[in-house]
Amino acid sequence: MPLAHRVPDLGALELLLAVARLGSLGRAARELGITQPAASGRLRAMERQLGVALVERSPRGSRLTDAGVLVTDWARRIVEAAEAFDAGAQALRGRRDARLRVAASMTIAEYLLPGWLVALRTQRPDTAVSLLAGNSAAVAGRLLAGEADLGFVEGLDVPPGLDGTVIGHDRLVVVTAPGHPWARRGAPLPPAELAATPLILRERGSGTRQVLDAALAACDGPAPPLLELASTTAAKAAAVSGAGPSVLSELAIDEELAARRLVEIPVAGLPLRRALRAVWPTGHRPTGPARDLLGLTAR
Amino acid sequence: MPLAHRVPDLGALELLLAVARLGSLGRAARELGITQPAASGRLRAMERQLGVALVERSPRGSRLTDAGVLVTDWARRIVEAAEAFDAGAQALRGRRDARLRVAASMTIAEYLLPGWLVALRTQRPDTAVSLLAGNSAAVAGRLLAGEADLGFVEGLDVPPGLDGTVIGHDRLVVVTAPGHPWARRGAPLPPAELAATPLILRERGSGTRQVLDAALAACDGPAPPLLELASTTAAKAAAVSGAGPSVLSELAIDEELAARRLVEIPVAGLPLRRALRAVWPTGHRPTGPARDLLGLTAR
DNA sequence: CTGACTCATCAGTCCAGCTTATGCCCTCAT
DNA sequence: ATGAGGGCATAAGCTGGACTGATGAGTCAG
Repeated sequence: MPLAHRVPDLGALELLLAVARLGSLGRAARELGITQPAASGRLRAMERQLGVALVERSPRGSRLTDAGVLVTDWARRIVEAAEAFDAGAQALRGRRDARLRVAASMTIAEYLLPGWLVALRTQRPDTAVSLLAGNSAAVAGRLLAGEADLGFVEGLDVPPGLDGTVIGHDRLVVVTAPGHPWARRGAPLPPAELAATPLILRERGSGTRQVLDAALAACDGPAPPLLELASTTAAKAAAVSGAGPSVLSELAIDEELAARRLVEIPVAGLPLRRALRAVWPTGHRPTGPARDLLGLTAR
Repeated sequence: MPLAHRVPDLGALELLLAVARLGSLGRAARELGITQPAASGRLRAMERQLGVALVERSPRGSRLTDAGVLVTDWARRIVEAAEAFDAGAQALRGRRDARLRVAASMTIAEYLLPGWLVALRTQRPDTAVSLLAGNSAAVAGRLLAGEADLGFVEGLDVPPGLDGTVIGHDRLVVVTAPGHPWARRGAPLPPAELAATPLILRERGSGTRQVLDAALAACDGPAPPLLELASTTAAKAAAVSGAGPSVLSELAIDEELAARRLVEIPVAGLPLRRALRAVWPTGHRPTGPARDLLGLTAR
């Protein structure tokens, strides 16, 4: 049952990627700061665990087998997620010598920022980043109090006292489990039907909820929620389990859509896009690392 | 330097998710098959490693802190990638008692199948799946030889002797590193300019390459490649490093686009969509687990 | 033939994480 | 009030997995 016993640990996965990239156990071992026998043993243990040969060893080096190519790509997904975790965690530590302090809304902090921080680290490895996550008002407060250098918010407008630039868009998507009747409709859903149906929603006050309320106000607002949950993930889980339709950021559900655990329900002509903005106190254009981070997100 | 020392191992991440879900260290420990002190120690070690308190302990249970919510969501990404890895690896083992044998093209096997297999396992936990990855011809061969029950191919047509159904679409996307001149263009790229520019491509014979060759044939085919690489990942890495423009499946690059390691270059009116199809030998409609798997992918 | 690579094997050390046993705190029912 | 029960922390002891370091075998170039 526990996943950890069936999946190699992160060190082994990194080793596999290094072998794939460098073509040699020894070189991979050196790069990871372990000895060659350790790498040999570890790789062998991983192959035994998976029951598949991953690399062909030869006196001139090692190459991936066919299965190895596949496994390596799956492993890369895990390692990339781990890099994002690491980037986020480092930022969260909020070290005293922090030079770049970022404040971001929940959705951006969860799904976008870790990737940006990974990219920033390749440009400026020494920059220590600290991260605070909250709603738009909290982000604005931090910026105005001088406690953050750069903010990210999603929403319809720029909070007063701040300047900003649009760095992208986020679309709210109506989703259901694949078995739901809406998943079999031929035609797009009329907004009025969406507005009349009880949905699985985030709690009032979240950015997602605000946008939906505004968009459905013309059709007598959303109906009383079927469930009102405190986190995006909880709402996602409820929708996947078939509890009912939900409206979520497309950033949060790409994997569920790809795996068909959720399906998107088209809705006729409803403005469910919202801008993602980088923001800063009026007049204080970002400089230094904040400017670099901004450069990674907008162009 | 090694990532594994800065990111908690999978067991710890699973524990964190269980605590978040169940609201108690003891219950989480029981679910994972360890004792409560082990869970307590492990969680404490993780908090020490990250330098952040993740859960608030009280005599009535444990709740996530603000930082804990964020960390839990990043952890979930890792665990989901690990689940996909596990599903793929189990299929790869090709156990003797396998009941569902799947043959799939590389792109589908890498990026989509693991997710589907995770979903299938919730429906049919006992089904053992085996997986073979190859090009379209290899998939067709396996099916016609009775060595596979269900196939997945990407491409322009259905191989002879097979029936199939379209389960989705894949778009080929022109991408560059953010610093490339094309990334600053205002207008979409004319197809002729794309056709005249040396690109980073997969080797001839890959499905990706076939579609691109066909689409650019009208403009005198693609120019001789800048680099010709054996795997999608290698091409991706070359593009990210700024070696030049590349054309890749959108399935392979969503994370690079989100993190702005790559940017998409719009191209004016070029048919770079290709169908993803489930296929089976003519007359042998899928039944049993194959039918279930098909149900998860198409609707 | 020698040196420079590759990888595998063996023996020995060490530590991370587990279990068991215990204690404290809080709440709730008797 | 008092005990039962659930929550968590700490301490002591064990064990297995993973590392190092030394060594040997195979391949290739000079």
